[in-house]
Amino acid sequence: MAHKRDREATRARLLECARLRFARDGYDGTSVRDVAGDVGVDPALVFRYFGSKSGLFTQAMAGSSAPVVLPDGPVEELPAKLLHQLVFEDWSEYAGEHPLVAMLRSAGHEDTKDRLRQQICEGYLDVLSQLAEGNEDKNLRTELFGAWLLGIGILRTAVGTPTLSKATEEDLRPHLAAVAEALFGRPVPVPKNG
Amino acid sequence: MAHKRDREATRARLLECARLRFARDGYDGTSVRDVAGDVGVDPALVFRYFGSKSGLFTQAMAGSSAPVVLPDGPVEELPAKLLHQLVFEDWSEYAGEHPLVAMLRSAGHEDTKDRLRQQICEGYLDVLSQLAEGNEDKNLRTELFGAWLLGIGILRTAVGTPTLSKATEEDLRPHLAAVAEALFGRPVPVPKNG
DNA sequence: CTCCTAAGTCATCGATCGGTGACTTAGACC
DNA sequence: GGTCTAAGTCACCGATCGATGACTTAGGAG
Repeated sequence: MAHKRDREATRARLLECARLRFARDGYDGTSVRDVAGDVGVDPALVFRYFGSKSGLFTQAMAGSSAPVVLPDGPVEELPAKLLHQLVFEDWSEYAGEHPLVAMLRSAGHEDTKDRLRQQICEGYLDVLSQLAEGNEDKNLRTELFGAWLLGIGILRTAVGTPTLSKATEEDLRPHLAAVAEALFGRPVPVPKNG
Repeated sequence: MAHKRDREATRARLLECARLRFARDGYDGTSVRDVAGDVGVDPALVFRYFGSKSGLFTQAMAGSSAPVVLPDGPVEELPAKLLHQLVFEDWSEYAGEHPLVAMLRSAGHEDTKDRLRQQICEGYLDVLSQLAEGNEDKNLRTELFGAWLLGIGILRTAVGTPTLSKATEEDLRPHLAAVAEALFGRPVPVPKNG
């Protein structure tokens, strides 16, 4: 037998497969039977553990989405770090897209929208806002820069724009520096090697 | 009776209601019965006119999405015009979102992705690329600016970020100029009043 | 070995979906 | 008014979905 009867292990495997399915196919495109089938378990078990499909979605995406870079280094390196994390990290576990980009597919459900906003605000904008310190409209500048990073991720993975899809991190680096300086009003050195 | 028997008129009303539904609820969240119900017609009529739900979607989104600003004025005013059109135009007909932002909800279907890419490239990036003329990596700069505009639209409507949601066109104007100049390497005057 | 609890399964329900084909009816034309 | 065509309707199919409750079985404790 492949697996012993271990509630927590089965729960964890369900969450992992659910995460992948929801990211790749969206909320509506994923059925409870799909997820249970991936794990090799009866669909009814999902409802025993998570109450509903919605509960499965909430818990799957909640445990997934906090890979936020820690503001450990100098603040000037934050844009490059966030760009790398949001766009160039290996998100193969989530079907090649950053979870936040993937979650846009499942928007429309109001709780998904709320979760998205919360994760973007607390996970990214709060960190980025250090860069805007000292400017009069700090929050707006921060969100505008966040919008840029998110837009880059979307054009690359969800839309598949020709040039940006093939661009490397090196290609984006000089423009990242230029835009960051334009928005934050101070030079933002970009490290040469990630 | 509210309406006479007019094939073309009924067809047009179906397309209009389908556009709204698909934009607001996404492809999966919209049923043929919903659209037919809005028009006050039998669902079977949809299949008689459009063959399938997919055909309805294609024709509804195709007829909708070409409100591309004409490059009639000076090229320097293009960023402001596109920002206005993409973000601040009245898209109440599409549930308050630009159709392209709304179409992201229905991504996952490969033809939707293709249509998105085509419309963004031909409708927006081609126009914007005039601004990048003379730069070495013209296409990349153009797509990066397009990514920014798209990201702003998404953060405003789909995510609902606090500051950007309430920002006016006037608030964004100076930052638009700064980023455009940073990306395109030349001053981009922003008109004072839209 | 026995028993008992919890992990997991089975059968099934009710609703909804996209889609099809036979049918009905409105309305222009003679 | 009668008739013929096309616009629109009706009844229904097969599949799939989320969800429920009764059931079975694995496996440690005694």
